[in-house]
Amino acid sequence: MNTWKNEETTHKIMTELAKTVELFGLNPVEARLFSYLYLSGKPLTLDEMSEALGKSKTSMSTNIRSLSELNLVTRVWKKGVRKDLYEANSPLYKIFMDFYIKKWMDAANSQKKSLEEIQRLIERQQKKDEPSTDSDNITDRLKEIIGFHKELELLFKKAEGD
Amino acid sequence: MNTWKNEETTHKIMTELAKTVELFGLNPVEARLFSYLYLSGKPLTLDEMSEALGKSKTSMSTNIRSLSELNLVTRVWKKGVRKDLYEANSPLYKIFMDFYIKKWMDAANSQKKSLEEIQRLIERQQKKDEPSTDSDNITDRLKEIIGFHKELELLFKKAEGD
DNA sequence: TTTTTTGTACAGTTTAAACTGTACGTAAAA
DNA sequence: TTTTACGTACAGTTTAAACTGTACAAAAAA
Repeated sequence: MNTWKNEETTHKIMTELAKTVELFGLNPVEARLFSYLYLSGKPLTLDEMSEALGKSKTSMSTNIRSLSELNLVTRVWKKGVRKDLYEANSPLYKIFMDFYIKKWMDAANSQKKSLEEIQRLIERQQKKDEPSTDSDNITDRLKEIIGFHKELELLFKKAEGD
Repeated sequence: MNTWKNEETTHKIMTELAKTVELFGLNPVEARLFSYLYLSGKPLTLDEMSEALGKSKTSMSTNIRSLSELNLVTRVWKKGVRKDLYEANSPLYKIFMDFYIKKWMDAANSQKKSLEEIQRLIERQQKKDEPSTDSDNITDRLKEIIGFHKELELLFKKAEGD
């Protein structure tokens, strides 16, 4: 019986994977929770997660919900089991890309819209006032910033198509 | 004189740009500081930044240092000016991609190495013991995780080449 | 030289995030 | 039905991050 050895190994791998997962913007507990779930390779209960990570059941409940909303884990039913079961989605690359690209596209698009709205306001204002050199500087910058957002959208759109 | 109007506009744009900048992993003050610097379009002193963001000079000092280490801003000399001057680097897309890709590549590579080291340890162990079904499960997962890291490296390598 | 100015190290404080235990609503089991 | 088990809302606490004022070293100005 070398279960202790597997636990130790699992823990090591979990720690490394969690570091990468954190780069996607997940907090440390979410990252470790997902990693542990993925390594387990089977659905787990809140109590099992709580035990494994050494955190409260409440913490598991809230963090698993976050993961679920990001489509990184799925709730699963198993006949005869009363407790909620969750398992990690897969494959890793696909699920993280889907979530990450959506996150970026939504954000970049939202900010771009706001910026374009500001741009419209400035244009409308400049028709009334005489154009000032000072605000020209800002409109130039604004154009650049909007262009930046367009480039970001393009980048992620490209990544989206594998 | 419509300086107040420009200040208001600058502030609005700064807020939007900062939201995007935060996605790159910068904290809120770093993000706003960079955005303000970029919009100013000229080198600024710590006092000016402090005044503009309503934060202490100490805070500006530490945050501008972070931005500098990420190659997002540059210290600049101007004859006759005693105070330190910093200006935002450009163009936006390039400087953020450079920094972001490096961050991901370094991290992904580091974690991949650790994981491969764990993989070697397991292999060495399995030669001694008889192979157990239990650890086979883990080695499979481990392989997938390492593959995941390779895919991430590829993705960013591709993004690196514009 | 002495005085003044500037950036930042550090300590202490404030603010926000993370975390947990208790309590309760809901649903299964008895 | 009553009883038991479960997930989570909420309040209070702990922990960590963010922030600032003071003090001081370094360098410019006088």
